Amino acid sequence: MFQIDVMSRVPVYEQLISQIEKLVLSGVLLPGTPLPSVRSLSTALSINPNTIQKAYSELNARGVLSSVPGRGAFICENIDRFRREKNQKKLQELEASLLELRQSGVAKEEILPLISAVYKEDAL
Amino acid sequence: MFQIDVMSRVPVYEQLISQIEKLVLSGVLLPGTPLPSVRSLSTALSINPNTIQKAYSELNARGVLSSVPGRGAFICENIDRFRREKNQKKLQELEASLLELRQSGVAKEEILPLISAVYKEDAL
DNA sequence: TTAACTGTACTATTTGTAATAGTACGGTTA
DNA sequence: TAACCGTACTATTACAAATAGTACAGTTAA
Repeated sequence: MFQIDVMSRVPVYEQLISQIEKLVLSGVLLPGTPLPSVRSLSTALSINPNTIQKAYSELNARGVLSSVPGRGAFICENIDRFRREKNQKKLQELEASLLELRQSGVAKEEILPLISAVYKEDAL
Repeated sequence: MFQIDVMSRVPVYEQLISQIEKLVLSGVLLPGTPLPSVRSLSTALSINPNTIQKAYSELNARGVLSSVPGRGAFICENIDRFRREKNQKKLQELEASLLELRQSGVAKEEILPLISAVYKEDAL
């Protein structure tokens, strides 16, 4: 279900957060969808339960998950707020990258084709 | 000359690398330009000389600096190779960001205005 | 020549964070 | 009641960043 690289410089709990957020943003995980329990995911990924819990705890704080003691962890019902905020943040980061590229002397004409290519109507 | 945040999660030597690379890419630091010595920059930034050296060493490996024992550290004479490779890498990262945005349901029409804004003819 | 600089190399130590290990508590479900 | 759930807590290990100190060889200018 998830790909974790324990050798990566990116902490395991952050890898987990990123992957769950991506599944939420792309619409694969819908509101109310149950996630694997801390313990089951721990054994499935061969990762300490505390590491899983740290990721889940952070996802609760970010409004992605809604964990209930005794029941489990579920995708937050009003996930749209998170999606809006995340997309806005990504657009700001994109703008920063564009500014860097312009400052490095990269012309507009080298960038526009990328957008056309990404937004072709092929299947994803 | 440089802004270092010792509280940041990004290592100090990486902050230094990023800032020097940015000055090179934007054309502020030209080939042959001498950089502060390891020791002087160490005292100026209140950072251990070993940390500065680690950054300089990495910049030598990347083809940004050319350090000469006894003389000092200078911007590499053929810096264009580095600039080309760096810009190409940035464009690849931009493409990855664009793919993420599309996958998150962000429309092309929200991105194009950003490019227009960034590439206006105002002074930087 | 000498003094003061330069980059470089090396070991030891401290510090912070990620990750692990183990235990425990209370709520939920079949 | 038994088996699961999230949560909390302490202790420990592991690793990388950063610091501290020393040393060596090359360069430069007085």
